[in-house]
Amino acid sequence: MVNRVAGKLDLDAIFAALAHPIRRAILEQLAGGDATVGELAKPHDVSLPAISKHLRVLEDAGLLVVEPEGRVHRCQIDAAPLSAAFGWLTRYRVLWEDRFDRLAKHLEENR
Amino acid sequence: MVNRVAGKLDLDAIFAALAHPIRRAILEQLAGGDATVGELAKPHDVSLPAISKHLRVLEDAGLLVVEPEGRVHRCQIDAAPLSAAFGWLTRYRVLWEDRFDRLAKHLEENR
DNA sequence: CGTTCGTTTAACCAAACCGTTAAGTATTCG
DNA sequence: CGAATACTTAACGGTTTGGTTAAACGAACG
Repeated sequence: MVNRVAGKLDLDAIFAALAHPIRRAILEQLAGGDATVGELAKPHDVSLPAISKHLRVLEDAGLLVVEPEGRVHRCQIDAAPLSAAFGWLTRYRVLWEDRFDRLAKHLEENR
Repeated sequence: MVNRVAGKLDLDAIFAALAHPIRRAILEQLAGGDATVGELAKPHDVSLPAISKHLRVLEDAGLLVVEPEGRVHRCQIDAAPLSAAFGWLTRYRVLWEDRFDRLAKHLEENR
């Protein structure tokens, strides 16, 4: 039900979109509320066209929705596709929690 | 301490490593137990050098540990870096879960 | 109207990605 | 020893990524 909206469920595009620090920062900013392209560009030391391309990547991954309002383009996060990435990672959670368990046991035994 | 080998936990490298289906399949196979390079290559219709490169990407992301045993290279998953990706995604979980899910979880945790 | 503002598109470039084939390096076996 | 096995490295090529500057576009403003 959660993923019904997401549509494609393309893990390649989602993980690739998350692999760039500027794009992750954009998502973090959008998590705090909608923003215009200019507002999203301000924190970063790259040109506006560069930001425009990053936004396109996020949009293609389904993580971003853009609606023009006059001459401003208002950007909104769509976190739904992230649930697919989250779900994929969840299957490995036991593998790294096992490390924590062993660490906890080790600390327990040696305190 | 979890990332003792990687030194720096690099979300860029981790997400980029997960952005290719062959590399995700390799991790899935390794989740079922250690394997040699040849065993990891078998399911995929690409050359052995291609697999070798994918393994290098996973190794650089800290997700793979390789130890030579004679002429075979035994590969082992290290899922610890995945916890960083998981942690990043977790901050967005509330955005894709609807309010009923959140309510249910809240009730579950507090009963 | 012309100009400014917000943003995208076009054209270009260097670097990285992803695959290939051919050659090289160890290790094991007959 | 020599040959086979298990890989890696080298060299190449097409495509993608991530950035730039310059130009174009539509909306708002004087």
